[in-house]
Amino acid sequence: NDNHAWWEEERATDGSKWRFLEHKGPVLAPPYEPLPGHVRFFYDGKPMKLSAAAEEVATFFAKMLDHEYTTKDIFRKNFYKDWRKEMTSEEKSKITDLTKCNFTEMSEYFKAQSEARKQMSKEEKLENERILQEYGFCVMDNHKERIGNFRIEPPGLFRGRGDHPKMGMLKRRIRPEDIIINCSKDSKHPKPPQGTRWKEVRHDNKVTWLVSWTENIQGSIKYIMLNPSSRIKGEKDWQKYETARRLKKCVDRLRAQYRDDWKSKEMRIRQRAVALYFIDKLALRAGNEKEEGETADTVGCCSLRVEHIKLYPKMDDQEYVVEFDFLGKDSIRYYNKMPVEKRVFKNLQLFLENKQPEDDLFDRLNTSILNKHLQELMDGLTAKVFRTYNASITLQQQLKELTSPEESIPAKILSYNRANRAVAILCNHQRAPPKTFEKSMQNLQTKVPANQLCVCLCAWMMVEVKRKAVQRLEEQLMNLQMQATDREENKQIALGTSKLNYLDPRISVAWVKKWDVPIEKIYNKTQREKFAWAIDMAEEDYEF
DNA sequence: GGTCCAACTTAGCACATTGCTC
DNA sequence: GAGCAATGTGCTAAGTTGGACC
Repeated sequence: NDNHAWWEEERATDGSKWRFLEHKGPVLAPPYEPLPGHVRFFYDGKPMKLSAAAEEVATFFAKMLDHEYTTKDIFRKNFYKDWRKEMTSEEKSKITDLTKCNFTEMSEYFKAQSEARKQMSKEEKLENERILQEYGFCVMDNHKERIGNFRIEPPGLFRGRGDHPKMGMLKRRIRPEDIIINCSKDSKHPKPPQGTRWKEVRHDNKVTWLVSWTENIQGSIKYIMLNPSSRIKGEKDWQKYETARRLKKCVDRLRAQYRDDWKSKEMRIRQRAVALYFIDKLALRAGNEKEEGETADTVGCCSLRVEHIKLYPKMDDQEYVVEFDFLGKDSIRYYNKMPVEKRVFKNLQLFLENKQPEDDLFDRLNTSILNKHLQELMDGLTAKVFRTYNASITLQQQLKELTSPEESIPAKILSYNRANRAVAILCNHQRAPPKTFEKSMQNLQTKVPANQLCVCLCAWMMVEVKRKAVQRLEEQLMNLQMQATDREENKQIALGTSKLNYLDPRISVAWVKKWDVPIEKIYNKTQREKFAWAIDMAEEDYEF
């Protein structure tokens, strides 16, 4: 039974994550297939046959030729360095300049290949389905569960986000000998491919992963874990929202506490209190320190530097304004101007004294200190709980404020999306405006007047006879107007992330039940699977 | 307290699929 | 039923957290 109600079962209390775990292991990346003879690589204008190893890495570059990445200096430098490591000594001496390398025939070949694949996708689809059925599920404690990512990441060129110092480096192929399998002792262990062995097979039920390997770019560990619909992920998700609800109960006390701490005579306590205020008010992330040169230069609250904020004693008609401008997770820019209380402002001025732009704003604070403090204030409290709490409470408040009983379903959905949007803005979940945005907006706009005309005409022509038809058109028009508004407001905002990770799904389920909105309008199939527990248990009177 | 590492959540983007319009 | 925009899914990078060890 794969859609069991795990939320009605008992939870283990001994820290074990499962009692039985059986799976088929990962799907390895397909082996490299050398290029057909007619697809050539040119060096300095002349065709050159590459060794298999060098050719494979060259194909990775060729596949990205259309991407802006391949024009970037760091990308090219890193790629070239790693590519040389795969060359024979002969190739090494011959190929001395990346600008003399011509990958266009390879690139064209791959484009043609992917075109061809689109045509014959039927058999391939069937094959994919077979692989999914064989490798995409596991058995964990009496239940068949969907696995999240059962394919090992194929080799290729690393693409970091933002200004990443390692972009272009070769992400090497993972062999069975690199892979650790985790399953229960009494299960049928997954078999490595003929003639190979796993690095290790272990039986650790204190963790949730099925497969792991170490990646060569950052040296970090990658995992195969279960799908969000699984018991093990769902329970954790549920727990996360329960922790946020406990914060709700004591947040007033905590806020009073950190406001009081702004006055502390100890610098470290004042810094901690101001940082916490930012985390609470602006939903900033904790901000761990990062190793320089290993990743893009991004920051969160605790790692903010002097150069990331500006203080304005007066700005327009406001006093004590702080301007934030920094790159956060995924190198997404955070820009905001916020008036703060005088005491916070004075503290910030103090923190900035005698510092260089590249110095830490909170030099007596880090995430570990902050989280230890939070733990003392409330069991299970960490910096990220504030994001969850503020996101969920905002959704609940906004839904209450924006929904009016008499409006139509499309209008209700617009209200829901607006509430969701308020959260996405709070959490700074941005996106680049879609490439086709202007055009699709125009399409929608031209449809609206046409429809309006239609409604008038119909109303005039068929006053009594076809009231129903007129009504339908009116509804259609309303629908289009709602869609247009929604889309315009959503131009640079990504709703998905908050919906999936920050909003207690029971708030949405309760709202849907209260106003008789079909759940499908709010959650698609995948989301309904992930939030099955909430859909089942939340009633219309649920309070976050 | 500081460093390192494992394990897990959160994130945007690329690509695939669906569904709407002509 | 072709073409294209909208929506959904997969991928994997980039965070947070806590515990071990010193």
